[in-house]
Amino acid sequence: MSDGERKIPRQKRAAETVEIILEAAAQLLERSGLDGFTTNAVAERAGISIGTLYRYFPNKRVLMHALAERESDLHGAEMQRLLREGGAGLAPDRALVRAFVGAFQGRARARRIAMGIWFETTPAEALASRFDAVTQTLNQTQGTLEPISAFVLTRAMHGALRSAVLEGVDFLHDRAFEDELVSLSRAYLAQVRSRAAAQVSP
Amino acid sequence: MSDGERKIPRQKRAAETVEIILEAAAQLLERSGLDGFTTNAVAERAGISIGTLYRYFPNKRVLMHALAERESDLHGAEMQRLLREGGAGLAPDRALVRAFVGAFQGRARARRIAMGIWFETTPAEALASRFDAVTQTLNQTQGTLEPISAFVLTRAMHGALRSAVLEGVDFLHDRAFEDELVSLSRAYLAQVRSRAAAQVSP
Amino acid sequence: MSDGERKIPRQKRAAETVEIILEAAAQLLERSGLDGFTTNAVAERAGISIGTLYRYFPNKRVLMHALAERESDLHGAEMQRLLREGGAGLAPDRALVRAFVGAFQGRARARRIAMGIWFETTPAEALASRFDAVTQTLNQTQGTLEPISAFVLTRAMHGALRSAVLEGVDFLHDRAFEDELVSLSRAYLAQVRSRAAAQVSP
Amino acid sequence: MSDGERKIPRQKRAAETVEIILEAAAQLLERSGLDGFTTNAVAERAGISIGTLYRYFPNKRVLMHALAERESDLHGAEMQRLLREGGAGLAPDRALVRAFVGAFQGRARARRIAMGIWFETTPAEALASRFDAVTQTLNQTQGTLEPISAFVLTRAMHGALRSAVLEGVDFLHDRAFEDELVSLSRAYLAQVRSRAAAQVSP
DNA sequence: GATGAATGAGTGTTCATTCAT
DNA sequence: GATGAATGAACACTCATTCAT
Repeated sequence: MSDGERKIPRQKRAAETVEIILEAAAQLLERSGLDGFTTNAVAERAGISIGTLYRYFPNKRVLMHALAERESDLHGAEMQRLLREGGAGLAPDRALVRAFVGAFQGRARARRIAMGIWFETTPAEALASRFDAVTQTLNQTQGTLEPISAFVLTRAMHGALRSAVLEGVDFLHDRAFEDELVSLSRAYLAQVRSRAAAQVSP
Repeated sequence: MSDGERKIPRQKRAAETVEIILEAAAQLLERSGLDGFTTNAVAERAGISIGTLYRYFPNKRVLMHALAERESDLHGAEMQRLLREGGAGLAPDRALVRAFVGAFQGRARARRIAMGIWFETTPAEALASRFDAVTQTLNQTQGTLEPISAFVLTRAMHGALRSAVLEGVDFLHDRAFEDELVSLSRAYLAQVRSRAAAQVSP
Repeated sequence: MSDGERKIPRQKRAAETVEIILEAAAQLLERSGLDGFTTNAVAERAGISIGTLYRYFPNKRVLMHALAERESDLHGAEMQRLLREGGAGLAPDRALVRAFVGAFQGRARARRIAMGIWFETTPAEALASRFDAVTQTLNQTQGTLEPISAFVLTRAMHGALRSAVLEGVDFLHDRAFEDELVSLSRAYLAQVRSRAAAQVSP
Repeated sequence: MSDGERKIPRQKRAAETVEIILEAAAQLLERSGLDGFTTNAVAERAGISIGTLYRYFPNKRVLMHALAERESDLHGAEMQRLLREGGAGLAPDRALVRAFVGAFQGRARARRIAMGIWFETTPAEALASRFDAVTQTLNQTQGTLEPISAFVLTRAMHGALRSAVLEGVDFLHDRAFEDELVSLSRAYLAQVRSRAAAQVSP
């Protein structure tokens, strides 16, 4: 009756279970869409009982939010890694573009739906925080930017990439596309830096 | 008093009913979110019977799609109008920015959710067509752009604006924000035009 | 404005409309089964408005009953005709068999379903009256039979034929089958007539 | 106290639940007709939740079919029992008649409606198989019959009894009626056996 | 007398959630 | 701590029926 060795990995076990559930949920979303995405189906695919699922997620909404967080495009952690790893030997702006592209890869359908859930689930104020890591990197490498400028740059690039993914363009991984995004970034930053450029026509 | 004129009012009536239903749906989405968005609730708010709703929309999915289309950010027609009206006396790029801003006004929550539905509902290929009008205007005013350049510019600006709306930033209607977007557009276009700018660091 | 000639065929017109409706209903039953059998669908197929249908049948139940009556296997009138026409030059019992077979032809599915409706719709006592014409003919040709004997003979033959139709046997129109039924009838009648045959083992 | 014995009660439990549901369905059919026969009503009368009902029957159609099977006149098992038990000390043909009569007892309305459902639900080919047990018994006791003869005899007797039940005749359980049916059977079999009887008039 | 748009009660069915084992 | 049978509120959708035109 000694279950001594069962007690140690308690937390690790729990984390693994959560991971299994979320992975099952993501797969289900990818394959069957939002219609097949029921708590019972998730539990079954995860190979656990529905009761166990409810031990880890108090209700479906929480599960969906966790999934959206995970599948949504820019996790702080993942993004940080990409910025760090990608930066080795690359110009900072190109590293940024690559990081963005990397953040958008794989599981398109699940991502698309997760994005929808995310919009429904996440309060407006929280949406901004997803760009914090990028803005920090920008500020460190490009000199401190006006908040509005940082906002425009990050969201513009994010938007171009997001659209490329969601519209399923074929040039997503082309060098030409990457170049174009780097161009956008550089042109804008150059403009911003020379504040003389602030005279815009009516 | 011949009934020749009966058919026209009849169609007008139908169009009005559709409009009433969609308006009710949008209001419901805005106030109660996706949870309160049931066909019965929509009918009730629209002041019609559920049966009548089903005369105009064969199932909920179609209703949702129509709503997403309507509430989604860029209707061809609405956008055209903004481009035309906004263009009077403005530089084309600024007119474009204003058109985008205009397209994003009001009913933030409904819009947010509708966008989610849109992503789930709309095939990837169809997403691109929403930018056709804008791309046309760009090509007419800026000289013909490479497809990738046009793509990057339209989606970048769209992305910046979309984020501004969804994140609920307070500078959405500030002149400074508009200027920043115009800057982005001009800087990028200038860069694109001088194809010497194609040398980008590794 | 003289609709003088419209008034004359009033009743004939009505009867025709009823006929058109019932025919449409039967066709619908045959092709789409009970699921597709809605009052609106019947009206559409009949080429009249739903309102008009309700002028002739106060509700669906009545329509169904009328249809069941019509499509059910043994109309008095139709049966009479078959007995009369079929009888020319045939032995009475064979004429009877042929009349039964004739009564079972065509529109199997509609008939099958109509039979179901009939059972639900018709009070038990009324079921018997469908055999009155046959029993009369039997009594006229075979000498008066005991009520129970007449009952057994008519229902037995009816049952054998009904099953042949409903089970879709391939020998339905074979001479061998007809002979077998005639045999049944003759053997039984012979037995009945010689009331000595009434000694049956325990 | 090992849980080895848990699985058997579980299956027994399930079988009991199915039985409870079908019984409730039959009662409902008997009392309220097809109109009152809704899945929710069945569940309520069965004393279970609607969700549980759907655990055992995936949709209403399946439930109806199962009920029709059960309430329909000749279950293989029930019939077999009647043939075996009834046979003790009785002539085979009389045992057969008694078996038929027994198979038709009780719950007339439910039976009538179930029969309708059966006709709509059951493919023609499947209808025949219900007579297999009877045909076997016939072949064992009467010498092998021609298929058509076996068909005619079984369906004729079945038809006479079915009508007696559905028409609610008062002589259903009279000895005279039973005798008449036995007469029918004997007369026909005698005729069949003496193949000389094959000469039938035109 | 015909029309058919509108009605809304009612139906089958799903699925998030609970809790006894 | 896991299980999964049971629950039942809630939903999408149908269709018999009405009645203003």
